[in-house]
Amino acid sequence: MDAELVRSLSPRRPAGKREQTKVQNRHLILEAARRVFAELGYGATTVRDIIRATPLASGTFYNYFKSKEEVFQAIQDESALRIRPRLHEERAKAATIEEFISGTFLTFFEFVAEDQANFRALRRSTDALHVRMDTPEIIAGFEELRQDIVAATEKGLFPPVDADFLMAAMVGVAFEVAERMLRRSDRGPAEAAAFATALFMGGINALPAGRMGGANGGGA
Amino acid sequence: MDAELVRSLSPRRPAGKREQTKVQNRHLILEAARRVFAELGYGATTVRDIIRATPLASGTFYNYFKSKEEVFQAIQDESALRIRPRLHEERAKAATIEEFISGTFLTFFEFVAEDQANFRALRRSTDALHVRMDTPEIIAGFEELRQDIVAATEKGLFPPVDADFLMAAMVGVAFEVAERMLRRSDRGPAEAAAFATALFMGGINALPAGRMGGANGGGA
DNA sequence: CAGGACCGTGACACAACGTCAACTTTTGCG
DNA sequence: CGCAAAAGTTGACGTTGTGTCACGGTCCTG
Repeated sequence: MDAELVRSLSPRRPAGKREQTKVQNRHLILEAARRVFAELGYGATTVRDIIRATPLASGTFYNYFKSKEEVFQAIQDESALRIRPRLHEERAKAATIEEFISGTFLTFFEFVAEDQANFRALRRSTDALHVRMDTPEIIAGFEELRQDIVAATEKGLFPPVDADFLMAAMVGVAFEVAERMLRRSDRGPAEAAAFATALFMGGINALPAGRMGGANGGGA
Repeated sequence: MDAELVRSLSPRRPAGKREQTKVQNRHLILEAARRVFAELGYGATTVRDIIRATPLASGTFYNYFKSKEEVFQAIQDESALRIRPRLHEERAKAATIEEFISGTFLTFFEFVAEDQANFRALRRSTDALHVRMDTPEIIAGFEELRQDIVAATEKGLFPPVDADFLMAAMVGVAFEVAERMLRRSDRGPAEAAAFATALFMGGINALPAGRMGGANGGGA
């Protein structure tokens, strides 16, 4: 009786054992999946590979996820869930277009740099192939950006742009430049954000002067 | 003897029967794959599904491709092979930055609109997931863009920009805006290209005024 | 402490994978 | 033209992955 009372009143659950293992199992699976995806690549990984990297039985896996796609989604969503509020907040407090833009890009690129392990490993697949997957949570993040643009426009911050296309452009630049940034040692989040911000603020002619080539001298 | 002589001299092969069916089988597989990918989505498709959509035996499939990934690659590469020269030519004859930029985007968006069947179906997977895959031929296209930017810079056309990041930014905008364009009925290649060009020429403030929201009033 | 709810377990039936020995068709050559 | 070697196709097969479910153990509730 006391136990129940305490549990219901306490803000942080002492957690029944049942619930505890549920959280733990989910975590075990996601951790294992991260390792396996990183090692084999997303495409080559099978549900069985993930299960084997876990102390659990195959049936248990299916109590938590329907497929490897769902596991992948969950991993991506975890990242998206961590960064989405930061991005939104950054834009909410922006007083100028430039703050809106640079805040968004800098936050994103810094996150990517920290989160490199997830971001990069999960995008590397077999061979030279590169797979990108937009999960519901990520799509929600895009939609939030669009709405933030609309809101900024209504506040008179932005000119009356096509919010849908502008959102798409920002998303495209963010992901593609982030990827390049990770492959280069001579450019970090600050430089990437400066580049993207200058592009959106004034176009090509406003871009900071940079080395003309890329970092990769070799390659095909 | 005559046969051999004719074959070796003639520029267009009368084609041995062997070689003929080889081309045909490859085509059969790719056509079947296009249909199956479009119907089931890339992720859900199995090699067996593709084979079943073909009059061939399973062993034959493996004479042509190692996996569904390779089939997918071949399909993508076919598209890339069609558009790459057009893009390069467009940029080669550009006398100003604006021609370079708008030529690239307009050509790309027009291609996407024509090629919609391939472009869209192949990117739709199960549920709301969206998969993008960069094949060697596509990567080569990116590299070509980078080199064209370097060349344009050396001709004094471009300011001394970071060609690597600029290439990434253009690629990101191209793909992401293309995707949006396809989902909207109120914007075609011309509008999409105008948008992207204005963005790169002068940043947000130079963008054409557009409806602020997107086309999709509903959604999540 | 008992009974029930909950959930982990691994064996199972089924489907997909990639291979290979046997077979068929084409080609090169006398 | 005919024949032997080369090339290519076929589908059955062993193997591996898939998703389910009846069983059994553990935790919760009263």
